[in-house]
Amino acid sequence: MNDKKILKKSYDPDPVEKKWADFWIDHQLFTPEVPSSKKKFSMVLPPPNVTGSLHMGHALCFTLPDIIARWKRMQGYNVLWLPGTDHASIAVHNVIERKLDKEGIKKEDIGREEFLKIAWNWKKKYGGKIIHQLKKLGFSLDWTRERFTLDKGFSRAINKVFVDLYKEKLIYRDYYLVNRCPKCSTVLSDIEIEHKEMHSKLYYIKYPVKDTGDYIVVATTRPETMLGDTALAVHPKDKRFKKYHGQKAVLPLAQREILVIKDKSVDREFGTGAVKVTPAHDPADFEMGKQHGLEQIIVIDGAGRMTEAAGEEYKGLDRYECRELVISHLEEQGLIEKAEDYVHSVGHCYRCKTVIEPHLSWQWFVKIEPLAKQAIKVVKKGKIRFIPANWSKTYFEWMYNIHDWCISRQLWWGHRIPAWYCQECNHTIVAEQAPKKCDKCGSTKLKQDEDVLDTWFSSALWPFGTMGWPEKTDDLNTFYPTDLMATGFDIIFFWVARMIMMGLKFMGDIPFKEVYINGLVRDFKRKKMSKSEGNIIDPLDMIKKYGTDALRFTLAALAVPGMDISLSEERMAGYRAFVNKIWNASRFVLMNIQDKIPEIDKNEITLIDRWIMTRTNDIVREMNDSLEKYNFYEAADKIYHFIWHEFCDWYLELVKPDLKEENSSSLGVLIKTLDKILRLLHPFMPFVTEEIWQDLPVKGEALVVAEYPKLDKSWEDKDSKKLVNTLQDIIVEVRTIRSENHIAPQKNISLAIKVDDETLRERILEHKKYIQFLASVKEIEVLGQFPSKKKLIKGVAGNLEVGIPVEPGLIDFSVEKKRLEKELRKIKEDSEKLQKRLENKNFIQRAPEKVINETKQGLKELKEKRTKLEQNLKQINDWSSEAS
RNA sequence: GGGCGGUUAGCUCAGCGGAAGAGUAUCGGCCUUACAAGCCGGGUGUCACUGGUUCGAAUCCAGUACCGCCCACCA
Repeated sequence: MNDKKILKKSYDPDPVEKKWADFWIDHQLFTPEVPSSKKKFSMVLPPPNVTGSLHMGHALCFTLPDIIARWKRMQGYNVLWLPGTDHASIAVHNVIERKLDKEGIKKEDIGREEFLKIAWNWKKKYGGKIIHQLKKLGFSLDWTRERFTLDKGFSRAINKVFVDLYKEKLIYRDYYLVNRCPKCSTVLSDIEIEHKEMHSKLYYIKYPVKDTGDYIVVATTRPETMLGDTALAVHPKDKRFKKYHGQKAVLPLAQREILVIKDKSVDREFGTGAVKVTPAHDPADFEMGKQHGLEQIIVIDGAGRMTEAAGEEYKGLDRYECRELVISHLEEQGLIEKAEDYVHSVGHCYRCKTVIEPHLSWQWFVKIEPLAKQAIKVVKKGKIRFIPANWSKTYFEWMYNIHDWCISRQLWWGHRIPAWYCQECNHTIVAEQAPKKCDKCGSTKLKQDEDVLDTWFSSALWPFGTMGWPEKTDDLNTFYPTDLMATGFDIIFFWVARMIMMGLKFMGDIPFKEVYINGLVRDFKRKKMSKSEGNIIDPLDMIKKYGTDALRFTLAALAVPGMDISLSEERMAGYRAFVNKIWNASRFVLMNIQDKIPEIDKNEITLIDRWIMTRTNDIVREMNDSLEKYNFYEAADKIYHFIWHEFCDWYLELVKPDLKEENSSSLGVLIKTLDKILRLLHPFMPFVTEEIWQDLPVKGEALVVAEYPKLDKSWEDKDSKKLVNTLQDIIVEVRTIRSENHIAPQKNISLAIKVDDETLRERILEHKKYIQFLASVKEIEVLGQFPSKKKLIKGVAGNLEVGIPVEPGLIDFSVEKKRLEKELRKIKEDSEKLQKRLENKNFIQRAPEKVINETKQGLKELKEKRTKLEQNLKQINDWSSEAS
């Protein structure tokens, strides 16, 4: 025995994880070959924000593709999984501004240059945190190719994309009503707005009609915007207001005259049927204003404060303060008819949750429709497949109703827009490099656009930007398009759709072939995790408590496609125990290792060995099938059950008597099976499997690059499965009888087995040592008929019976009686069901023959068992009355 | 307003046309030299409700109820 190789008694994840995470990276086992003759499999990592710390969503979203990457790598693919981070404009701004704020500094005080210096320093210092965590978790990423969305190469790519799209008129600048977050002080695109239900008031305000003494009453939730009203609108066919068409109303407070216009978009049912029109502060009104050539008066600025145009009394006020003041002024003048409680949905900033302010300003947009069209096509045609397929519906829904994408942001941290404005002639120059002079008037007084691009604009280029585009690189050649994109449903619009559009536009090809959409990770109680609820489960805490392998396995086992997953701590503890189980099973194997390991000779090995080789082969097939379909939970469940309840519970126990024998051949199979199991499990539990595997007498640099088991058709030994199942039935039946009759485990009993078939009788006899060992039985007789004289407690196991001799005083007949009666009751119910079915003419006529035969066979077996049980019960009754 | 999920054992969830499963919890018995983070054995369900299709429905269809998401210029 080799003492050195015996593992410690219990598994300690932490040092093991550190060791192998470093080893894999140091040996560049996750770096693919370029060029390579191997088939490639590539993915890019959804880049986490530099501001971020690893959360459970990451853990899930990275564990699943890591399982696939490891599986493919072991299958011999040339695997690239490319990592990196996202510069996250707004998030970084928020962090740094908060920091400056503490020192009483505003970003404007220090200026753009200084601010960017701080941002870069900050990125250097803290941006590495998440990278460090990813490395620690051992995701099989190629760190030699790590990228950042704000690195130099990316800037080149961004500028080229911007210029090309501009030239094609797919990027344009426009004066438009956009969403602005007053707190983040930037505009946002439509999908960065979260709509939330809010309880507020609907105010009915009287607008006097000029020279009549009449009033037109309008309903609004935002009285403060009335200062910017430039019309009243009614539906053209609304008789109630016909008399006012073309009349003028006097705007209260401002005392401006505004026209009453007709517009079909007015809903006659809502409020009073008349609406106030504020083109500069409401999207619907903006459109209406354009139609009717209305003036756009900006009364609220980008910070949510009232402008000068709002009037002397209001300027400088916050929009909500102004609302209160406007209401009180109107009330004083008796112009508020009423105020109703009102629930409606209001747009909030997805970053800071501040209520969005519609804001009229010059911004850059992507004309999205032409790009969306192509992106719809490739999904329609099946070139890109969503998993689960349902998500393509959501994707189409959005793509068909897509709006132009506002891409400029009033921020500093990000890719600055490559547009310059001539200070002399106002000409706009869009170019990849800073121009020296205006190409229209020749002036050198040029000023670059102050804004940066939406962070998602750069993320959209991620699949090819990371591989060196616009250069024609080997990586692009080898790895684009990628094979799989695994991500959350929340960024299908933000990211997935845009990558598809940009990939098609600039690479002329899809960025990935499949999109796996994982669910949301919920807490132990199925609640959404949120900071305010305080129910965040930190993956790093879980790792500390249970180890990375257990966390990974839990996530995989719960990852049913299309479903949110609810973390269960019990389950995780269960998988922690599973890790330990594997550890100890391996200990057992290693303890038995000898200098010479016998070759596996198919004709020589035992029944048990044939059986486990066959079963392992079954699992190989099932694992590959499940992973092929991204059914992580199914694969996890299968391997778990196989390892614990077949390999450990049965095989290791069955093999023990064999190992004791001289010249046992079982050791070879034992090691081979463990080896295969570790390979099968490795993508799910990389650390513990690598640790054990390295101690096995098998060749190879590391398990990460060892071959994944393939189906071996020469191991389809049905005979061994059948016979071992019979032995298991016998053992379980004996154990049940023992347990129910409280026959102590230490108590040696003898056993009679009644088998009709003579061949089977011999075969059972041949393998009786297993029964002796696992059912703690001393002597075994295998007979055609039970001896009539002996008193036996009998049990039915499959189509044979077992009998344990009754020793006087040892058996409580009533217990045994109860057991049999219960079993009989069940059998009666079942057989009645089957009987009924078979009596149904329609069933016989219409059901497939196979089903009918199965039913008949089932009924026959139940009947036989029933007869046996009834006899046994009768006997027990007899003995029972004899005894009393 | 439109769309999408869910409702199965106490709990967390599989199963998605052939007759109810797993983990965990629970009950009984075991420190059997790989493992007490363990071993052996047991019990557990009107598969949300109402109809329909079918020889057969947890599974397919229609509707109802209750949860949960996403989308929408609800002034």
